[in-house]
Amino acid sequence: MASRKMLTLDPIACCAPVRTDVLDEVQAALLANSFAALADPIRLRLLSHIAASGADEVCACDLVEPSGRSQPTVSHHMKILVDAGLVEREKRGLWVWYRLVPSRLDSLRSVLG
Amino acid sequence: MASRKMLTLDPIACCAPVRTDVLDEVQAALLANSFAALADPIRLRLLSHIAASGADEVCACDLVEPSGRSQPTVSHHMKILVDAGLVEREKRGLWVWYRLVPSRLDSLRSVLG
DNA sequence: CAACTTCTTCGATGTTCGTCGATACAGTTC
DNA sequence: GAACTGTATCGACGAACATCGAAGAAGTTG
Repeated sequence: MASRKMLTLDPIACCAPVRTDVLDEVQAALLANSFAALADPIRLRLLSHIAASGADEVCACDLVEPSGRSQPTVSHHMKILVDAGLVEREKRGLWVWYRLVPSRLDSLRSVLG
Repeated sequence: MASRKMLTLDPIACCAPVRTDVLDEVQAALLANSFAALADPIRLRLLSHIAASGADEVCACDLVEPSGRSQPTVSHHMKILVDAGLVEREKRGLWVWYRLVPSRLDSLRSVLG
C-alpha cells in the first residue's frame, strides 16, 4: 500500500487489493531448496541421464564421463539431488545406484500449476 | 563405463546400458536459468503473491512490504523473474504492474513430467 | 592382510548471489 | 520549472556455490 492512495491520480489506475500469500516462509524456503537443485545445468543433465536410461536405476560410474566433470564434482551434485529428495541412492557392493523419485517431481510440478 | 566390466563380479549387478541424454548442454543451461529464478524463497513468495491476488496484475508497490525486503532488493528479484520470462512488466504512470506468464510456467512444468 | 576399486569428504579457490544504502531516472503535481 | 513519488541502477560486502585434487572410508579380490 504505502502512500499510493495519497496521490490524487485516477483511482482505477492503482491498486487492486492483494490477498494474503499462499506460501509462508517455511514452505517457500523448502520449495526454493528443491528448485535450487534443478538450477544447475550439470544436475539437470544428470537427472535427464537417469530418466533417459531404459532402466530405472543408473550406476554412478556411468554418470561421470558424460557429465564432463570430475568424479568428486559429480558425487557432490548427486548428493544435492538426493538431499532435495529428487533422487534415491542405494549402495550395493562397490557401486552406487541412483533412482528418480517421481512423486517428488510430481509435487514440484504441481506447484507450478 | 570406465573399468566396471573389468572386475569379475556378478554380471547382473552392473550395469544396464544408458541411452543418450535428452538434454544437450544448451537446453540444460536455459532450463537451469529458469529454475534458478524459482530457487529463491523471496521470489517464490513474490510469484505466489501475484498468483494469490484476485487481480491478474499486481502493483510493484504492493510487493515490497510483505516481502520483508528493501525496495531495491524487490526490484532486483522482479527483474530476475521478468528476465526468466515468468512475469511480465508494464509501466503505467508512476507505477509498475506485474502479470504472471502462465505459458512459461506451463512449459517449465512439462519438463518435470 | 595387502592391494585395488568406487565413492565420499575435506580443503582451497574463484565465481555467483542476495542484500542494502545511495543515487539516478521517469513521471506527476502544483 | 521545482518539489515530490515510485522504480531501477550502482557500488560494496558477506554468504553461498561449483570445482578440483588429495585424502579418507567402504567394499572386493586374491
